[in-house]
Amino acid sequence: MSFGGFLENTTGGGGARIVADIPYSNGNGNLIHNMPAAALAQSRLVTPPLTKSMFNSSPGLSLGLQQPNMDGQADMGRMAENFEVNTGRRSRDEEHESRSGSDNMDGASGDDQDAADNPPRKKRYHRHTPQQIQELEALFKECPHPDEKQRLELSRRLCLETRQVKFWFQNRRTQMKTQLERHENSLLRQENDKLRAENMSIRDAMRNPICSNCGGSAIMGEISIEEQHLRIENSRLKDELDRVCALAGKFLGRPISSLANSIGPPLPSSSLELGVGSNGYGVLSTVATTLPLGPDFGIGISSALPVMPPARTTAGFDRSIERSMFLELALAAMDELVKMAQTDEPLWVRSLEGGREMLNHEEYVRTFTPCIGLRPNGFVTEATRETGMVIVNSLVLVETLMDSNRWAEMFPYLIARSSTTDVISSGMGGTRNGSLQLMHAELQVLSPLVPVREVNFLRFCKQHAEGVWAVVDVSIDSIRETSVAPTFVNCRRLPSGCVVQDMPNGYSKVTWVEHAEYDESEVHQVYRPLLSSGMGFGAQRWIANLQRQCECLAILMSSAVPTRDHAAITAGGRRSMLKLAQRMTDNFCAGVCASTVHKWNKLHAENVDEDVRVMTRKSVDDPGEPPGVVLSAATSVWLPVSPQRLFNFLRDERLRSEWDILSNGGPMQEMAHIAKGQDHGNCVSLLRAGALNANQSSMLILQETCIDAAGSLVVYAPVDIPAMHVVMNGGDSAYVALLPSGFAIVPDGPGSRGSGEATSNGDGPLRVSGSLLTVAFQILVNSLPTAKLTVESVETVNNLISCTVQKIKAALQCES
DNA sequence: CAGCTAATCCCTT
DNA sequence: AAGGGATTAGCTG
Repeated sequence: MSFGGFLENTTGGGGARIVADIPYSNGNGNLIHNMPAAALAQSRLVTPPLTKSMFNSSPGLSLGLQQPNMDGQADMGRMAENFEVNTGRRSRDEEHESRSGSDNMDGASGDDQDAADNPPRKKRYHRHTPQQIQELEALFKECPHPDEKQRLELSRRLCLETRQVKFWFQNRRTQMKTQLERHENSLLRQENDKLRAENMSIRDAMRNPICSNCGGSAIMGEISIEEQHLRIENSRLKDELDRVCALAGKFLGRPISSLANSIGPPLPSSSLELGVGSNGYGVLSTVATTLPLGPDFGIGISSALPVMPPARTTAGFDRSIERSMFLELALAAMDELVKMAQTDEPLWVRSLEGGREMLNHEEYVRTFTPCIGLRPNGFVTEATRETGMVIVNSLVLVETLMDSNRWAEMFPYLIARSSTTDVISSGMGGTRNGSLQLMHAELQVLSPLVPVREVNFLRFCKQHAEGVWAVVDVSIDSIRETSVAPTFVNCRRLPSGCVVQDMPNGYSKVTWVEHAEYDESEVHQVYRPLLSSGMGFGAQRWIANLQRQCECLAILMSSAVPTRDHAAITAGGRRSMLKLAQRMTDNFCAGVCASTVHKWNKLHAENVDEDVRVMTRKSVDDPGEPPGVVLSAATSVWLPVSPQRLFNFLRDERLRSEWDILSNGGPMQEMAHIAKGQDHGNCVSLLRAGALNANQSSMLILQETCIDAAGSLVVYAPVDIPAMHVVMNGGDSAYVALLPSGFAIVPDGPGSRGSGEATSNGDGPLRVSGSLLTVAFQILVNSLPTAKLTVESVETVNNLISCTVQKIKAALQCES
């Protein structure tokens, strides 16, 4: 019996499947008799008919088997292992195997040489030597698909069969593929985990009572394209938000498990919908998004959210919900602002008399769903709109608005104080587009008769097109239920702000909308028409201030400064002087309005006129002020004189003696003049009062005046002469001590009335066109900060104020 | 047990 | 028939 001949009858793997009825052994060495041929065929373990004698043959047999045919040999080898005859000892094949293993351990030294020299004596199991693998790998790196020639060359060099080389490459490729697959798999798994976690948190959020109110799933079916866009934008904002969160290391806590138990069942359809919605960016965003997102409540939900969700969850999760609500609110507010800015009739109608625009409240209610809930009892609405050309480009203006310090500097007489309390998003792609922040501000009209408006609001910036931006503010007092006692709010800002569009000439067209609800009872009768007109806190004043301030900045930055200087001042001197004047005017405003910039104590003295407000504070450790007890007195009166005439009178240094005791009874001289605008009324100047007698040195007065469509200011303060010399030479103005006094003038009368929704006081006195004049003094009554205020001091300042008012009235020939 | 590698099976081009 | 993907045997850690 020739094994060779037998093997020739077999074909590779799929050869004869005749199985003799012989005893077999399984792997464990147990004999299996009469194994069915079908089973064997199926198992592909046995190809040729075998007999027990084959395995019992002489030790040399195995070698003989391997010679003639690779395939046959391989099958035989497998055969030998799987159907090992139960000889009770280690099979020959095993011995051979272990030997070949050790051969490979030796490396390519002797055995491989042998393999090359001798006819291929194949080992059933072996691995290519490290050298061979190294070579194969090297080629694989360059070319994972070598052609036949390359393979042949390699096989010669490595003493491998071409088939082996081919197999190796095939296997290597599949290996690469599986590795890749495995890697992808793990990525997908990670992603899946994230999504699951996200889903969990959303589910938890959906258990919130708020969501059961919102009807989110109900409106899901028919969302408009616009809402879709908002959603996409929303999710993008959330991505941004999360990126910021992640950077800040503000990781959210896992939802507390008790939450799941304590509240009712989740809303499955909603949570499903929302889960999809919040991943609008799918694959693109998922890798970057590592934190559970805040729940997507859907557009339109904000109107149904007057209260914060119960504080059951962790603070982090609450915060996330809060931020999500802020985003919804900001988007709704932006939408409203843009419509308010761009729609004319019937939303805005022109009043017959004044020609100003008035908000059509019925149309407003029809058009918008309320963002921040119902108007509080006793509050009146003020809605104004104004458009103006401003010498500033949209990017600069947007940057200014989004920076609380620059914002306050842009509107110095309007904003007493401002701060950014929280940045929710700083914008996308390095721009302010999408920037969202929480801000706090105190807004003022310069009169003690109008309380400061303290507002907490969201400010949201969005680019609508190239060169078109919008910045919207909206109060958040109704949403944010702070842990501290709810602060009394005297004003809520409905969506307000501006739409800016660049113009080709370097100007931009700014449309301002100011929409607020405030407690009118706090406002003195005499100022109510002003507020309703929009000249108080309304769009007209914002635009007028913006125009004036931008013009001022443009002039100061241009090299061609219109100079009217009597004494040449250096550029540094001008800068110092302007800075000093700015500080003076800021302090003046703070004294008039009792903003919290200074800690004023209000006095209620009996011997003080009803409409004069007197306050004191201690000045300590401020080099910009004399130390001691500072008394501030302010009042506002109505005068039947046009604002322009009143302003011109008060700022004229030659008429100073008519009202200013500092003038020593004579005219003053202008020593220096720095223009701040086209109008000569916008300037900083240095005045000198004549001396009473020869041995008395004259006195210097720093004065700043400004005027725009909304009103005007004359602010002044006596200054130390040596200190002023330092300033005019460019020295630091911070150490110049001064206390400001001055006037604020706003128009009043038919011309200023007409728009807004606030019911103007019908029972007030009928006025002709006139002005509202605020007079305010800050006086040092004692240079010891600890000194007690005396009745005499209060009387003195009260007298000073009423005398000044009387003198002005007399000079302008108004009867008192 | 998972993972790796050489080899085989079997289908497509 | 060549090539390649799927699968497997036979090992290793």
